[in-house]
Amino acid sequence: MDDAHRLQHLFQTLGEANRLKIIEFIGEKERSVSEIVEALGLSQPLVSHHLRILREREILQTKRTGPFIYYKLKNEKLLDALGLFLEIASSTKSKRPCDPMFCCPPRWRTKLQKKQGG
Amino acid sequence: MDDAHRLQHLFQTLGEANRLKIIEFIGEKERSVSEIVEALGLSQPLVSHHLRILREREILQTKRTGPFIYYKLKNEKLLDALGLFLEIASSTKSKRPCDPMFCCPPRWRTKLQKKQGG
DNA sequence: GGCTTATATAAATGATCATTTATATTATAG
DNA sequence: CTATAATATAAATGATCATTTATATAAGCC
Repeated sequence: MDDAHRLQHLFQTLGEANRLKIIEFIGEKERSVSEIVEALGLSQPLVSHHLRILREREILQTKRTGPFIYYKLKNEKLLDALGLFLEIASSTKSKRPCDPMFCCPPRWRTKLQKKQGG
Repeated sequence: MDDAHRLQHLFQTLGEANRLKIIEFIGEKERSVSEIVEALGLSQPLVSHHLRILREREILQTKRTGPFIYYKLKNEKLLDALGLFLEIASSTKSKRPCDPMFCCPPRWRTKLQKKQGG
């Protein structure tokens, strides 16, 4: 697999809003499936589906504790890289160089989307 | 559009090997459509299709010179950001921390894929 | 005007994939 | 072993999208 296909694969994995929200939520600290389900308001099978993809692509890794399965980031650098792309994404497609409310505090951002629950 | 969807949009745009190759080729210097067609060995309508997407997403911008239309990068930072992700993509899914042959010389890489023509 | 080159658009097609609904697995408690 | 909670898997469905084939626009030249 050449560079272009490696990048394609990674970007396809990241090119899904729910997966990005999962990554952001897990970025803070490791989380169980049910925590993610509740935090994002998605169905449990859907979350499991995305978690499987993120695990298979080696973005996340798992740890079992009793009946719970905890997911955490495998590569911390990912958060910084996402922050960098958020800058680019914010300058692109809108004129602002970088949304002051969202652009890259310490680690990417503390919350990807504030107003999802309502 | 919240952050997650902004990133989703950008990553979907970048999640296509041919578009990545186009970006990399154009990254060196601005190129006409026919130059891209020849360099990548793709059909002209296919290249135009991808160029349109990259233009609409404001990754590329155009300049007409006679019958030729030249495409160039709109944001130079993109190349550096791609280089960063190539590191992550290379550590993920294979054990190497970073492929010595491919990983981030001056600007991302001079050639995304070496051996595409044969 | 017609002819050629460069690029763009449109319709058709097949593949990929996110989501839902339903069911299976795994672990703990009694 | 039965019941319940946590998580995973499978089948079905609809939408999105890359690619091809065919055609249209636009510029330069005679």
